[in-house]
Amino acid sequence: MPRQNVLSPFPQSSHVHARCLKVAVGKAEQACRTRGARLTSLRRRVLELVWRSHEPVKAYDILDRLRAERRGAAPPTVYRALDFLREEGFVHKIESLNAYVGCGEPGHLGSGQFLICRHCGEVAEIDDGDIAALIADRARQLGFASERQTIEVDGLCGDCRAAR
Amino acid sequence: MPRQNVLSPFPQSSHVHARCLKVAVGKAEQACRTRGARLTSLRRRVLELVWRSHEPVKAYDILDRLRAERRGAAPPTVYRALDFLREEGFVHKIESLNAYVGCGEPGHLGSGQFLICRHCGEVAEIDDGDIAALIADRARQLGFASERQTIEVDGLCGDCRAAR
DNA sequence: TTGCCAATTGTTATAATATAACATTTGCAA
DNA sequence: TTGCAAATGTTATATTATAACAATTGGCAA
Ligand SMILES: [Zn+2]
Ligand SMILES: [Zn+2]
Ligand SMILES: [Zn+2]
Ligand SMILES: [Zn+2]
Repeated sequence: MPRQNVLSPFPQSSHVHARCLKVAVGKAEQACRTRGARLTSLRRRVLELVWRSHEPVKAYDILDRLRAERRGAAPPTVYRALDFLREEGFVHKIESLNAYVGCGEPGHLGSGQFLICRHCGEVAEIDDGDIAALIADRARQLGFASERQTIEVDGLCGDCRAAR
Repeated sequence: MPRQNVLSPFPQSSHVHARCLKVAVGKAEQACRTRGARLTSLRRRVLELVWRSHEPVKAYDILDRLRAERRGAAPPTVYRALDFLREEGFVHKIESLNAYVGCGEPGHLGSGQFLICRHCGEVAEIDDGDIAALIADRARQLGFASERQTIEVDGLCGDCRAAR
């Protein structure tokens, strides 16, 4: 039986996204309380901007929106907030896109595996223990000790496949 | 039984790297003859520079070396050559490093899985069908059709682990 | 409370990575 | 041999990210 955990599914097109955002921010607040980390208003705002949709967001798009709200926002403003959010596990970087996406299970350690739809641009995150274990196992056969895995899968999500 | 194919192993520290380079260029030449692609002197030279070692190489490091040999080398010179070499499957990009590494089995379609040693910086490439199949399978359970997989594993290679 | 310290944020500048756009040259073939 | 497409040259600019130092904030010990 697969140890598959869907952290962020591909959402229904009809879904109420405001709920996604609210849940994500709420979980981040809770995690910060538990850990003694500080979810400042800037960091919370950047987290909200990452969660504007289920598509990965570019750092400079976040910056553009921040600038409309805060005088003096600059690249370090955004990158430092993203650094914090990534360290806490609230946000992940999609390396193949140089873009950032919210984590549906904030604070679970390590990142999972990302499914990236090349048509609609949305991303789902899963955390499949079998995948991680198989990769670590095969690496170990070569004497390699796996510490961090970057797994990004490009393809077509169910909705986009059906719409063909 | 695992369908594991080691495309580029972690080399012995004592190995004769000139041979790696020669083999890689030779295979690329052969593949180009077969396909009717043109391995021009510029493209060949960039391939050699990527193969200076088993560590991923930055585009601008290649550019610096090219400039010492060719007047007028500029970023597009390097990026266009890298585009060609990647399309032909002679070189892969390591997304998590923004760097490029030679493929040990030039022309095998698609890229495999990369093991990146955080200590010595060297990279091994494997092409494990079980890993690819498991990921495609788990994605499909969510309705997602996998087309391309980016798999980069950070950790410690055998030599570096032993040297601790 | 007050003043101190570390964390956070502001600010300016620059580094690092990559592409656009158009001109010129090259290699091949009709 | 001349005409065309591919390759390369050239200049400029876009995109992504970090360095370095100053100012502010927020909690906490005296
Ligand atoms: Zn949503
Ligand atoms: Zn889609
Ligand atoms: Zn070698
Ligand atoms: Zn190593």
